This record gives sequence, structure tokens and C-alpha cells, in this order.
Amino acid sequence: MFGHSSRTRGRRGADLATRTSPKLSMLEQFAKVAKALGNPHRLDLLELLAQGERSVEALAAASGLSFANASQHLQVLRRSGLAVSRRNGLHVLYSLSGDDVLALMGALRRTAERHVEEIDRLLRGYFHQRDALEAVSRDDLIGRLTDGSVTLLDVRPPEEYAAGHLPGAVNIPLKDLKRRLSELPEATEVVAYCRGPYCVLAYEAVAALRKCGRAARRMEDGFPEWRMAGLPVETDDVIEAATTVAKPPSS
Amino acid sequence: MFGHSSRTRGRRGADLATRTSPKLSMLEQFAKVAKALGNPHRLDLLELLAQGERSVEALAAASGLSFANASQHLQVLRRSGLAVSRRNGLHVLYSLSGDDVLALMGALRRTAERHVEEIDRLLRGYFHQRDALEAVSRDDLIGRLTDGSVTLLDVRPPEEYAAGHLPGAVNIPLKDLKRRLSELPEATEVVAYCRGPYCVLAYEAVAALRKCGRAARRMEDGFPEWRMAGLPVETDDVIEAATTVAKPPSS
DNA sequence: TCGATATTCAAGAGAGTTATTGAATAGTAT
DNA sequence: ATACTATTCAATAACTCTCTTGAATATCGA
Repeated sequence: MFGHSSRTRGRRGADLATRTSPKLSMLEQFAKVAKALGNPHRLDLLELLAQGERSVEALAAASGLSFANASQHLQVLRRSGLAVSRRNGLHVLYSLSGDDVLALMGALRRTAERHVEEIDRLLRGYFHQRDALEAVSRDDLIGRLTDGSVTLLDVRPPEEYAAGHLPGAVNIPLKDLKRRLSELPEATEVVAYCRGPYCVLAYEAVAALRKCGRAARRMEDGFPEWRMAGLPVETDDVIEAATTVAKPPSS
Repeated sequence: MFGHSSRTRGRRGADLATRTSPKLSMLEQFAKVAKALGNPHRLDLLELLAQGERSVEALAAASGLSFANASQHLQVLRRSGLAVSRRNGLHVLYSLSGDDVLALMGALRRTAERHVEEIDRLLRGYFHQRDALEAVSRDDLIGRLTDGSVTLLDVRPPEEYAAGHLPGAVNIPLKDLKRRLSELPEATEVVAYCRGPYCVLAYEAVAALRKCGRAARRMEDGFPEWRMAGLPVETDDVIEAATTVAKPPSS
């Protein structure tokens, strides 16, 4: 078929595909999206974008990438259709292009979890007390919230909390946790959540709380998964990066 | 593998690298899986693998790749956990590592469909009569099958048909369709299916049938989606290492 | 207009990916 | 064993990706 005719040196990639088969052209488009996902920094940026719309500057700082580098990665995400951007004054604000991107990231995570054995090693190595840090599922949490037997703790940075958080959650960023421990009632168990299933913030918050003698567990998912499940979300007026966040009044 | 992270942290502060290090390691694993998806030939191979277990030789022939090249791509898929292989005599048989891989491919396709505008262009360009080739959904098809008002046509190659097909489907590969047209009853509508939503075989079969004055439509999905939905599947028992040379059944 | 700021662009070094070729390995049959 | 086959490995050349640097562009406020 097509491969044998192209055996004559050179001419690969888009040319080959467009010349030979409509299907390969389609697959090339799919591959472009997959390629955009195929870099850890871009996956990190996508998780940050899943918390809400943010400027290049904020994303570069949060991901630890240089400014130009973050910009280039974000452009890859935009060109692949995974993210979109809009200009707001001096800032360019990036966000995910839709909830299907979250679904795709979830599918990627599940497959990687199930098939890449090194992930198990990493989980045991880095998230060392993982067995002790048993997660609370979304459904469990909903039940526990209605009967008031838990305090819900959001350990993300304030700007991410402001862009959207679980109803009734208290926001104490990880680094302030020890100092502000008194803000959490001692009687009830604390359930902490952060950006997503493999965000370390919640793990470390739970570890820190237990060290202080508190009962604490981590929620299985992060904020984006909660929002995507159609569950209620609370929003504060945006602090940084003045954007027009159209939202229906709640609470 | 982890070479770059320790070298470049001079200016942005070491805490970022340290804080996100376990997470970046996780993301690196996820990225490895995404990278494996990020090549059109490998996506093509994955779709072939979704039809059933097959030898490197058969996969190379079906995808049009050279032998060594197909082998290398398949090894990438195996290393990323998307595919598994087992030895059977002279042949090494590859297959998908699980149904979650199909789910991942589906999520990738949906995101690409929704966000990559070039795909629309391709659909209009190559699958030119697309509006006329309106698809039958799985549920519709199930209804139509039970009341006997359709003939179900599998246009994939015989070895893929043998590895699994929809109950009651007639197998006529695309290239034999004109010659074997008489095997299809004239009275009932024909519904054709093939490897998946963007496999061209069914599109072309429907176009060919209509040219001959038959009523024909294409099923929305292919065989793998049908099987993954838990719907009944028929298998011809004889295949194991199906290659171009038909071996007589020995067991 | 100007200067200040946020982002993008351009160019280049270094690492990684791809397809090809030919050689090496692992199984099977004689 | 020996010949044979299917697959993998190794080496190579062309190409792509990533990150850095410094310059260019766009927007805002004075």
C-alpha cells in the first residue's frame, strides 16, 4: 500500500500522510493532540489551567518554567486545541478549551496508572504514607458534608481558590497551614483537596495535620473533577488578573 | 531521563523543582503514554490491534510499514503499556493491554474532533459525500436487526472478521464488494461497519453500494466500540496467528 | 508622543524521534 | 546440528522538540 511506495528516502510526516490516505491525515490530527499531551510540563500547565483562567506570567511562576518557555508550551497547547487564550489588557489569559480536555486527561491518567508499573514505584516512594492517607471519595464526602461531620480544606493558592472552590471549603495554602492551624476546628475530621488526583498539596497537608494530632484525610479528586461532575461550585471575585468572570450569584 | 531538571534551576528557585518533583515524575509517566499515542502510524497500529491479536508481520502488512519499523513502533506501544505481546511459535502476537486503551483513544478522538478545526476540513474534503453517508447509531442498529429489516455487512479483511465480528454480519472485504454484490439481498438496506469511526472502509463500501443502486448506510462505530460496549460478539475459532498464508487448522 | 510591562518571535545548541539498512537472535522443521 | 523464518537489535541520517537568549510587538498610562 502506501509504505512501500515511500521507501525511497526522505519525505515523511505530513506529506506522506496527506498524499496517501485520508485516514492517516485524520490520525495525524489526533496525533497532534496526543503530542501536545506528551510533555510533563504541558501536563502540569494543563492541570493549572484546569483550576481556572490564568495569565502566562502566573502560569510560568506556578509551573517553575521560564517565561518564554511557558509561553511556547502554552502556544503548543493552543495550537493543538487543548487550550484557548484571550487578551485582557496587558495580559493574555489561557484556559482549557472545554471539559472534554479534562476527560481526556482523566483517561490518560487511568491508562497510565493501570499499565505503567513504574507509577506504583513512584507512589510508594514519594507518597510514602500512602496507605495511611486513604482518600475520601466524592460521594462519601457529599454525605459527610451534609451531616456536618467534616471540615473541608482547600490547600491551593488563594488565586486558584478564588477562581472556584467546593462550597464551604476553608482556604489555607499549604505553607500557611501550621501557622493557621487554629482556624480549623479540633473536633471534626478535616478533608483536604487540591488540584487533582496527583497534586501533592493535599497529601502533604494531610501528613502535616496528622503530625499535629488532627484527624485528616484527602479527597480522592481535585477541584476540576468536582466541577466536571456537575457538582456545585463557589466562586469569589477574582483577585489577581482582573477578568470579567460572569457567574450566577450563589450561596 | 531526568537529566534536565537539576541543571536549569538556578534562577527560578530550587523550591519549585523540589516541591513538584514527585509530581513531575508522575507527569513524566503520563507523558510517556501520551507520547506513544503521538504518532499517526502508532494510532493506526492501535486501531488494528483493537480488532484483535495479530503478528508483527500481519500488522506491518496491514499498516504499510516496513517490518523493522512496525516492530519498533510496536515496542514503543509495549513499553508505554498500551500494548502487550506474547510469543506463539515463530510469531510474536501483539494486542491491546486493556479496554481502557480504547477509552483513551475515544477520548482523544472526541477532543481532536471538537477542537481541531482542520479535521472538519478533512472530513469535508476526503469523505466528500459525508452528509449523504449518514450513520446508523448502535442503538438504532440493534432495533433494526431484531426486526430483520437490515443486512449487516463487515467490510474488514477476513482475518479481522474471524477474530471477532457483530452477530449475523456478512463479511465481504471492500475490494471484493463489486464482484460479490449478489451475496447481499436486494430488498433490505445494508448497514456497513469496519474498524472504527474513522476507518474509511465503511464509507467507501456505502459509496460503492449506492452506486450500484443499493440502499446502504454506515454504522457509526466500528467493531471495537461495539465489543467494548459489552454487546454480543461472534468469533470464528480458527485464527490464532493469522497471516497471508492460510494454515490448515491442526488442533 | 514616550516609557513600562506582558507576551511573542527568532535563532541556535543539544537531545530525542523516525525510517532505513543490514546483522543478530530465537524459535521451528528437517 | 543445519537451514529457515519471524522478530529484534544496532547504526545511521534526517528531522523534530526543548530550552535559552535577546530582540520585537502589543497594550496601557502619563
